[in-house]
Amino acid sequence: MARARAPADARRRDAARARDDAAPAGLDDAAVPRLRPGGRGASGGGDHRPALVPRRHRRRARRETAGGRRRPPRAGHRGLRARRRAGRVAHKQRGQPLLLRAPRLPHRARGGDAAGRPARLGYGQAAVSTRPPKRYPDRDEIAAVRAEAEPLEDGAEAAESRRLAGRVMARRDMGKLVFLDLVDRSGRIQLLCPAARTGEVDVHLGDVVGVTGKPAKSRRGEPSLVVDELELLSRIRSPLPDTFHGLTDVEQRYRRRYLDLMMNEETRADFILRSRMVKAIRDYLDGDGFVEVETPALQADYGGAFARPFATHSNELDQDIYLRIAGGELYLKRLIVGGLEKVYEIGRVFRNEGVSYKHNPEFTMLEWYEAYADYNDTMERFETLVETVALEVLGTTKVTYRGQDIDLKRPWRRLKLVDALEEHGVWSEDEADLRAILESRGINTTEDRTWSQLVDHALTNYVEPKLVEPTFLHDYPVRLSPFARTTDGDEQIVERFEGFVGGTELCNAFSELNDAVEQEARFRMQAEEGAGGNVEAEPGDEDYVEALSYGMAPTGGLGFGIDRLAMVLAGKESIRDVILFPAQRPKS
RNA sequence: GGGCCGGUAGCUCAGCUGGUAGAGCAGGGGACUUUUAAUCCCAAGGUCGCAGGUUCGAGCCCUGCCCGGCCCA
Repeated sequence: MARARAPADARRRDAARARDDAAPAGLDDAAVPRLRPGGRGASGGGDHRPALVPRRHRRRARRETAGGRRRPPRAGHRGLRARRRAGRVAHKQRGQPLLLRAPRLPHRARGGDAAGRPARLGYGQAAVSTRPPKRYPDRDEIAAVRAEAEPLEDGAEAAESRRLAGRVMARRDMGKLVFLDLVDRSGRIQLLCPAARTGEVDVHLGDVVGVTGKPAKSRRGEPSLVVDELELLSRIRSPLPDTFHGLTDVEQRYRRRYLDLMMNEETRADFILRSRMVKAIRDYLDGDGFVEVETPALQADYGGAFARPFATHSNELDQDIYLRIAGGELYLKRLIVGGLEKVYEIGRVFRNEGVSYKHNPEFTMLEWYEAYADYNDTMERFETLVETVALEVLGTTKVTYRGQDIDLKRPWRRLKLVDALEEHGVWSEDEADLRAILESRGINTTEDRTWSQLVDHALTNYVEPKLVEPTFLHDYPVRLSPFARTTDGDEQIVERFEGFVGGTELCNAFSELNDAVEQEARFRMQAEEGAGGNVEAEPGDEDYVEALSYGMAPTGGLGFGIDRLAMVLAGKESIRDVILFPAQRPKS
């Protein structure tokens, strides 16, 4: 199949048509904002394309395929084997560390030719004439300067100078006039560089530069900065990913998050949102008199959840120790015994288990304990916290999560666990009964050794997915909850609740058991659960019982998954989209 | 752990029934003072994830493995 060279006149026609196509569309596009509104993109989850208009792209793509424009055969065809060999050499060089590769310029490369033009250079190897500055003080935010330029007349220029710094993300070179798009954390603005003022604009896509100039509007009405002085602050040495499509390969987005953040504004917005969320949580708790504390992440024993731990070894103690698999529950309650009254901890928790859209081996938990409060107070505090935080970071309580529109506004629905199970016809106090019910619905219960596990299984299968609107599921069977106080009316039920949004569990809380004697009895009950085959059973803790024996105020306590709330607020379906560096296998 | 899908140039993607790997963007050289995915000309760029196998011939078919995604457990 020989490739024919397209007739020259046909190619010229193509080129002319391309120009005609581009011109009117360009006018339309001038009105398209470069920035998405802060927060979530209108396109919804999963789409990481920049907010640009693909119309022209499509048109051009169509022309390309229909026109059948092909690369003409090379004049000096080197032959396949020679090219393969050349490729292999190039690959080897690419494989070397940048530091070794970059300085190896051919001698000519530094000099350039007699006319002063730089010689042929490899990627990012263009000579940098001076050592770049170590600081760039007194810069303004791009968003602020953009706002300043916005009200100007087309073609007008403001009187006062501004300083901006950021990364160059687009270049449109007219020869004596160069347009650059400069991006910082606050936004994007067009730079207008007249050669008369700035000299030759030796700037590549991806370079970090600092500029001084005056806010202005281009003739076409684009808010800009007319540059008087441009300084290169950092030269890019590796090529930027596709500036239109960004970096879309999910694996690459996680492995090289810096590129994801650089190219995808939505990613930047998501992680700034997470940071503001955590700050809003702290502000709320601090403002209500809580004390932030830290408790051990290295523990001689692990508990508080059913999970495999990461094990390590203390040389000093000559003893195996574990990274915690849950928040510092029993430590924090010791602090209540000690009189700190209101404490919280935001900390990393580790589970030696698999990765999924809602699991990462390390994640972040918040636990708080509040003396003189019960689980009703805690419910109120949690719904207030979530509402407050949502308003603070999103400006609204309405979110879209997993394709569902949800309002986080308080008060949340309260639903008794038993009622919820009965509603779905999966409730019985008798183990054999419950097992039969579940089996009759096709659920495999062979892994469930105890009644508690059957209840849990029924919950996850039938109740939780239905809890889309924010809901507190409350009043759990005592056997599921070794640290919660029983209700006044029924000794078999404890004052415990879990909060759900969009079918996802956000938190777990109780009126804390504060009686040493009863706590001891509960530990014995758990030992029976364990003997019955429930690996989730809580191991006893004599020291904790001793702490309680000094008397603990009645206390409401709660633990919740920070990452999960970040997912809800950012509208992300995968926990990996709210963790900057999610767990990845090393790519050998 | 099982099933399905994917891995081709730095990035985004084509690649037909097995027959010499090809586009756009980025990068190099050149033209251009109002562009905005600027445009135009020229040249360059490949370990087709890895290892085997089948075949005259494999990016494409087969086997195993690695990495990722989705679904299930």
